[in-house]
Amino acid sequence: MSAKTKAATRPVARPALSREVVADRAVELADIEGLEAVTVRRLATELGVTPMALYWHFRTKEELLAGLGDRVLDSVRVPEATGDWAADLRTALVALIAAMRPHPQLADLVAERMLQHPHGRDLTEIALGTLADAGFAPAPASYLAMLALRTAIALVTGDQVDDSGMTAEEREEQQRRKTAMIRSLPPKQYPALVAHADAMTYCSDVDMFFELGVDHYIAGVKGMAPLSR
Amino acid sequence: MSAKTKAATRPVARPALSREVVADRAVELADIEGLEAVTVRRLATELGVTPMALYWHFRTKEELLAGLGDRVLDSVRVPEATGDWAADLRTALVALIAAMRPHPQLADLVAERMLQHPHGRDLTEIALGTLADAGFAPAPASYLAMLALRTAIALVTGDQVDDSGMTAEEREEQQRRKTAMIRSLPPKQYPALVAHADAMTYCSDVDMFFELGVDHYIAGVKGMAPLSR
DNA sequence: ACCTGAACACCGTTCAAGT
DNA sequence: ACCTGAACACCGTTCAAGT
Repeated sequence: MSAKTKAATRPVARPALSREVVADRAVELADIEGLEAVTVRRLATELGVTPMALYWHFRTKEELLAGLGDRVLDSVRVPEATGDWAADLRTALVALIAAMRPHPQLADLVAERMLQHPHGRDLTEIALGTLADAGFAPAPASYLAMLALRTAIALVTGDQVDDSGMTAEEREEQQRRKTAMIRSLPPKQYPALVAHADAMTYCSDVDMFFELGVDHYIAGVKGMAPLSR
Repeated sequence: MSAKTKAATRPVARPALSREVVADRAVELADIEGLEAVTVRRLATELGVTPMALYWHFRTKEELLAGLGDRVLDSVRVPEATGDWAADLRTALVALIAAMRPHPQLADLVAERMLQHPHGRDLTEIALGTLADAGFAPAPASYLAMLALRTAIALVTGDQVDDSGMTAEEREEQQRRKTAMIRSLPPKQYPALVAHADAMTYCSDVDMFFELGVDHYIAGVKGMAPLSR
């Protein structure tokens, strides 16, 4: 509209490509339309650039996806230690979940970057340290640390298997079909399932769901801890 | 070789396509080369047939993948109930893990077919029933049942993020690099992590790993159960 | 009923070339 | 240093046609 055709180096249209700019746009795309929408070509047009331009900043698509996982880990706020192993283990798990929660589509990518990223290493250090404090030997401690990671993924992934790129009506419609399907089962054969038709479909309180997941994890660790008494 | 050019309806070469034959070949392919090797075109050549031939038996690739999940659930041996809720919950989880274990690549597909498949419904019924017996309200019972499913996935998936289509040497090489990377971290900053370098990389006893996962899940449920005293 | 053939709109990626 | 253009070998899928 204005007369400035040769304004500042970069107008608003294209904000100078970089690893971060590309990764952020990809995260946005994944959040809105799902991870399968994140293709090299789609991302390029989204950024107003040729597909090959992205290959200057990332060697392969795999490296790009790793960048998405890193972007989530960047947002982790690593908690301070208090000395109470159970409490510290819990807050570490909560911190991971908090970071992953806005980006459920990227959960699996985060898992793969855990030991490559400073924040991921910090959380792992806390997990292994607290588990060692609880009396676990190296092998079970490692297993339980990995299980914490998978628990976080399970929780943020939720049961909404893939509601990405789905309107509110479509999701409702899908939920209605699910309850209807469960309710139509023979009650003699599936009494509990039929009775839980609503609970299995609608997550009434998401925060409670997350808390329950964390509680369960910690309770399980406490129940197995050699030094829990 | 023999003179029979018009022998039986189908020689050995092509064993008459069907949903099951296609699905089984796809499962085989996924086990050996990974799920990403399962493409319509690759599967078709594998079966000595045109890509479009598969579309007679499956409407879309999505339906084909669902078929793979079903194939795994077919192999589930649904356990009998004993009346002891904790024991029954455990054997149900163990049964699911046993079926998924030979096909780690298909774990996520199994999750999506859980309520569509008779065996999946049976296991879910057991989980919800035992959790209700333990005193859990519908919402937490549903959450914990879902968590059991995700626990099974976490365990069979393991830490071998993707060792599909990988020779033994390649895997060893990768593991060596992983321990080396962890050990090269500053021990002041990551004492526990460095100390667990081996345990985090090599899974010395896979069975113990699975047992620990199941133990943890059950311990967590017991720790939270309203009726557990 | 079951499968083929040609075509379409997509992928990730290489390689040589532009500025 | 950063990006374009053309090309290659792959995808899933539609649609009309063969037997």
